[in-house]
Amino acid sequence: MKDMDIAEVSRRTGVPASTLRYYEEKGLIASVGRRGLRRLFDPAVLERLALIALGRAGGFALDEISAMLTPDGLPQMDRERLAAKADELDRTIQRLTAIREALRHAARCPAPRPMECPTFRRAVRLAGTGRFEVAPIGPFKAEAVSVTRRKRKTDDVSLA
Amino acid sequence: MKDMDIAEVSRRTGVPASTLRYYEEKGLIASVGRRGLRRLFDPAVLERLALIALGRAGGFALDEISAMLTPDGLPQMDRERLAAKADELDRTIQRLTAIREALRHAARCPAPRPMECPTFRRAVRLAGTGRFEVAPIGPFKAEAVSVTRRKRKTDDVSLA
DNA sequence: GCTTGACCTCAAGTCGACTTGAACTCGTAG
DNA sequence: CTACGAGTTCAAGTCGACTTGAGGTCAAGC
Repeated sequence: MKDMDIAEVSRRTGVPASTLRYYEEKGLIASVGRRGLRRLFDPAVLERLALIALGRAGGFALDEISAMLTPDGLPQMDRERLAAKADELDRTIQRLTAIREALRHAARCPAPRPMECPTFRRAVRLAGTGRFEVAPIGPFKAEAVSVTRRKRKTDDVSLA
Repeated sequence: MKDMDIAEVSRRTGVPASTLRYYEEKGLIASVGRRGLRRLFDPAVLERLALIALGRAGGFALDEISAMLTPDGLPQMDRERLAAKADELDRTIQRLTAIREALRHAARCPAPRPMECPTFRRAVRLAGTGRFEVAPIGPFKAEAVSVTRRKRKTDDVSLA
């Protein structure tokens, strides 16, 4: 396969050209040259972008991702660090699992105030926000995994 | 317990005063009055803040959270919507689990390039980023949560 | 040779969730 | 009665990950 221009990379990965330029600027990907002004990319960039997407989906920052990616392969990062990342993710998963249970329970439980329900309280406790302590968790965003649902919202949300 | 001033709420929840004002401005919490200029909060605000923290920890936006919280209790939100949120979280968990596995495997696998390893590829596939399609997942941040160490191994809940 | 249109650069804008800073107001201790 | 310091307001700044817009370039088709 021959080198691709930015439009093709974009088409094949779904990543907008503007994002690809941004990634290049940040050093996450590299173009192999130019034809005139236009960037040329090696097909290998597709794989790299998949890895980047994986990291993003895992909630890692671009800087962290570039720290785990060598110029071409994956883990120049030592195994310890990778394992640490996995553990980090694991804790997140635990937390989210507890919250999911809290939500499910809240959807089902008849208690007038959720905090009066022991099951709910337990879930809250497990959620790791401490008893009533608020753990500074940082900006998550469990955004629509359903990619196609990002249509632009102006009309929706009739919030009470 | 008598009404608290902003400093006490802050102290007892760990939420900075600036954030409390911000939350009030956004309508997530309310003060019950003023003494001079100073806000007074009902102790119930602590519980509400715990719920808000729970939502934040679950990756929900403040707007979403306020949509699920009635002026005082929890779910004015219909059960369907709560269940939908739980499902959303569930998909996130699936994805993160796959990524965790990919990471763990990468830390262990001897393959020179991870994409050559079938196990890794499988994990990537499960991560839901499509084949090589990049799902725009949005800014996560699996930040250090380790506020309170979890002694109880949160055994529960079979995640696939 | 000229137009076209995809691509380029660089600066600025956006979004969410807060934080920070300047200028001001009070209740209270001395 | 005055000073102090905790609280207040409002505007602006920050951070990460991009997007948008204005204005410029260039390979290719007519």
